[in-house]
Amino acid sequence: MNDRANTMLSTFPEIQQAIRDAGLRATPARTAALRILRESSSPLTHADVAQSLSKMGVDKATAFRNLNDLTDAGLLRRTELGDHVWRFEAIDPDSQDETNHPHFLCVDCGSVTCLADVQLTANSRRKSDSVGEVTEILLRGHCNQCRE
Amino acid sequence: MNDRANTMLSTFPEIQQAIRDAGLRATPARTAALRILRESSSPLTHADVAQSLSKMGVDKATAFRNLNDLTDAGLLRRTELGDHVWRFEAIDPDSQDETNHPHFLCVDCGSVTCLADVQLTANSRRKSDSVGEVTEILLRGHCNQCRE
DNA sequence: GGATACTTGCAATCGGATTGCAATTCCCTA
DNA sequence: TAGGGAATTGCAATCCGATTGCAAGTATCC
Repeated sequence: MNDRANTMLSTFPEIQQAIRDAGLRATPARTAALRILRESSSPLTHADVAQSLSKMGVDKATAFRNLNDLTDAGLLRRTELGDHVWRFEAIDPDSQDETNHPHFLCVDCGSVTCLADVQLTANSRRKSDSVGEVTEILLRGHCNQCRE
Repeated sequence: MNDRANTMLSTFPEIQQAIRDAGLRATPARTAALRILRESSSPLTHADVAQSLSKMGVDKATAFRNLNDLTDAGLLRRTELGDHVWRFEAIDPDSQDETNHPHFLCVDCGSVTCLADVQLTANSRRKSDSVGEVTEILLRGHCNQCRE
């Protein structure tokens, strides 16, 4: 399903250091947000993260600000997978040059799957290159769970 | 750029009939909305259509309702291309069985291009099929105009 | 340890989308 | 082709996720 989970498991000090290296203060709310996303096997919504953080008393506005800050700092990636909701996922610090991997969004249940080895045919790549530089591929459809 | 524009050019009576056939009343606002989208070479946003219609005195709420009604009736397709905005495009009545074609969204300028002949490699298709049934492909990146 | 700039919490605000309701319009039928 | 009933519209109010201002709180650097 996902081959990136667990590759980013980091200790608390490592997470704090990553945040400091990115030029931000390692506050509890930020550290927790980044940890949640590094431990998740798929992108989480704004609301998902805010709800987790609210359990430890973090305000929704703070959660939103931190997600945006961490994104601007290059620690997270923010994407919109077609259901009008922002999702965030941690960027693997061990493979900075890794290009964005494709995602699959189930339009029925909203679940998201990260895909590693999906690419276009050479011919398709040529066609799309004539339009512009493709940086992201998104597939949508019905996941196996939702196909009864 | 786009090979679907102009293939759907319809006369006013044809558009009205299409709306009636779909089980809706052919009001001026609906007829105009469908005509605008059938004449457009790329998907238009909620706001685009609402603005066009407002010039003829149609309320924004009516425009939104009609876009949703026409979508539910199967005359339009509603997609979210990653910039948090709904877009609508007319479904070609002459090729009902045509699967959704891929889109390219420029993340810089927001322009959308319809792509006809883009597909995944056989291997990629196999991988994505193991996750679910893919019904839509979306590419994002920087269009040629925006690459300086 | 203390100063300072960054963060947070809270409440207010924002803007796109949606909804309730009365007035209007479309369409079917007689 | 006129009339009735249901669908549709306009307007204003509302909803809801996201954002912002500001004072209080806190992480970091010295």
